Amino acid sequence: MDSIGGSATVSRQICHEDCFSGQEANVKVGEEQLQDHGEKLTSSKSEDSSNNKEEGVIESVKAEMGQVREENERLKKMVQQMEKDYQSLKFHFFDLLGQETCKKSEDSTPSSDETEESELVSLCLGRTPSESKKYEKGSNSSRSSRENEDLEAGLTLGLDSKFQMSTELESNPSPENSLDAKEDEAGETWPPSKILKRNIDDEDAKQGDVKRARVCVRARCETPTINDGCQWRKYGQKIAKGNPCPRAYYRCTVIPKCPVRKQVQRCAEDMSILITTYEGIHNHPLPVSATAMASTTSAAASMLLSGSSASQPTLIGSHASATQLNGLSFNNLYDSSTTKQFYIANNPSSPLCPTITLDLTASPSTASSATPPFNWFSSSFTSPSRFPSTSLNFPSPAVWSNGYQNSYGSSLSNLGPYMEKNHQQQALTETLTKAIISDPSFRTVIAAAISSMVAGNGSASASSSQGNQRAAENFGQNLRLGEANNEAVSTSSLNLQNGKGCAPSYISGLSSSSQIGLLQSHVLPSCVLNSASLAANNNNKDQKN
DNA sequence: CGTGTTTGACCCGCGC
DNA sequence: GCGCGGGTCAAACACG
Repeated sequence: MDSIGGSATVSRQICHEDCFSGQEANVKVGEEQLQDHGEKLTSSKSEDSSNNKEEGVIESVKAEMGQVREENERLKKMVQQMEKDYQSLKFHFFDLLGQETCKKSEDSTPSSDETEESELVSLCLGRTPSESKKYEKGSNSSRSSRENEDLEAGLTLGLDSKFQMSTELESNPSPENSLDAKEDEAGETWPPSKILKRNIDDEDAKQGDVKRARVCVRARCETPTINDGCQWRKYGQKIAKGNPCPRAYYRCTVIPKCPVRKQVQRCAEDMSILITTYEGIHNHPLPVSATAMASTTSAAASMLLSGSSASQPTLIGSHASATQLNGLSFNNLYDSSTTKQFYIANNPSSPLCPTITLDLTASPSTASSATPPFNWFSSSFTSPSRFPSTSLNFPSPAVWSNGYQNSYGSSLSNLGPYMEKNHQQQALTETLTKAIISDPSFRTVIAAAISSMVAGNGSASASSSQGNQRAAENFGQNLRLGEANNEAVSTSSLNLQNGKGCAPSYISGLSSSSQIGLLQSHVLPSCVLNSASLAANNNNKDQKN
């Protein structure tokens, strides 16, 4: 009877679609066991037919069996009904999505208030600032309709996360960002406000007067370019003022009209540092190996957005870290014994076009700040600067990029920038984040689970670079390390560079489990972030380097 | 021959 | 208006 009750219990579970078949199986198993039980009872009856008392028991058991059978039938029907409801809801959901898309494409009027926009911005990655601009200015465009669509979807992801600038951000350009200014003067970053208006790709043309954000990745890399998993074609090279090293211009060639471009330049002061700046949203499915950088830059972009919300420092808590760092990916492809830092800064030459710098070159010593977790933003947000230079140190290279790929049903691969992230996932993110923050044991469990997954799958990365397996293993190690010791965040085990080039694609070898993806994209950042520290002051130091 | 790179010319925005 | 600097174009070239 226990088994029957067990199956009934399982049948009552309301879970994912995958559960339904299992539930039905349980129901069937329960019935079989029920029959076996009845046969045994019948045989026992034949053996001892003289015992009337037992007969009574048997009768009662039979009656009970009948009831249980009815219950089983009822539960089976419930399961079937639930399955139908699920399918119906699923279709309805996608139908609504489709309707919403059509509706928004017709109604591109920027009726949404700025508060709403800001809210949406904070939840979405990979947005083009131009679209935000359109909201503000009330211009109509097909892009804005797509933007709305993206907003519905909740998340877009570009290799170089273009994203909307918040109104606040655009209306209050900071002329005071000295750090980025220095970089610009040195020609180390990609300042190009001018490029914005020169981008005449089909998509960009639709975007009109584009003010877009970029993500600049500083990494120690011996190879000419970072192997970010995408396919690039060099279309130009320039000697930038202040930097003897030529600046190379690359264009994504995965599909002919992909608007994504990147600039690659060596740091003038440290030739080992490669500065790669991404711009644009892929309008095609990304190779799995490319999702790493996509996530990284998206996360960086989201960080920039968080920086734009400086007036709301309370955002920068667990919630913000979970939401805005969603999918954050700091890959071990670069210099590894380092911490990862973000510089969130506007470009003085282009106040409306902020650039976030993901600095993967900082020395470990600079990261050993005693700054408590979740305090990274404190100094930067108290800065008078509109776009204060902000750094984030991350103790371990996370491999959450696949989280996008996996947790969202490969929507990244299928939809590219139009990746979907629903509110449930956001809620899940917050919930998990809170749980992680509040419960160290939970962190431990998550860390152990993921590290074991990563380590277990590292060898499967046939399509990735040589360091992938090692990266995965290191990741797992460092996840644990970060869990165990918040300060020992930068270790030699993070070093993936090993002189063989910079390839984040090791992520591609990870498990395709959606659970892993969720953990990678939502949980891991929180895990690591919680053990991370921020040395805001180091930021300036690194920027000057 | 197809694909990718090189490189000088050109365009454009910005500052003076 | 002019010059400067950054970004892009496209012909020439290299390579497999």
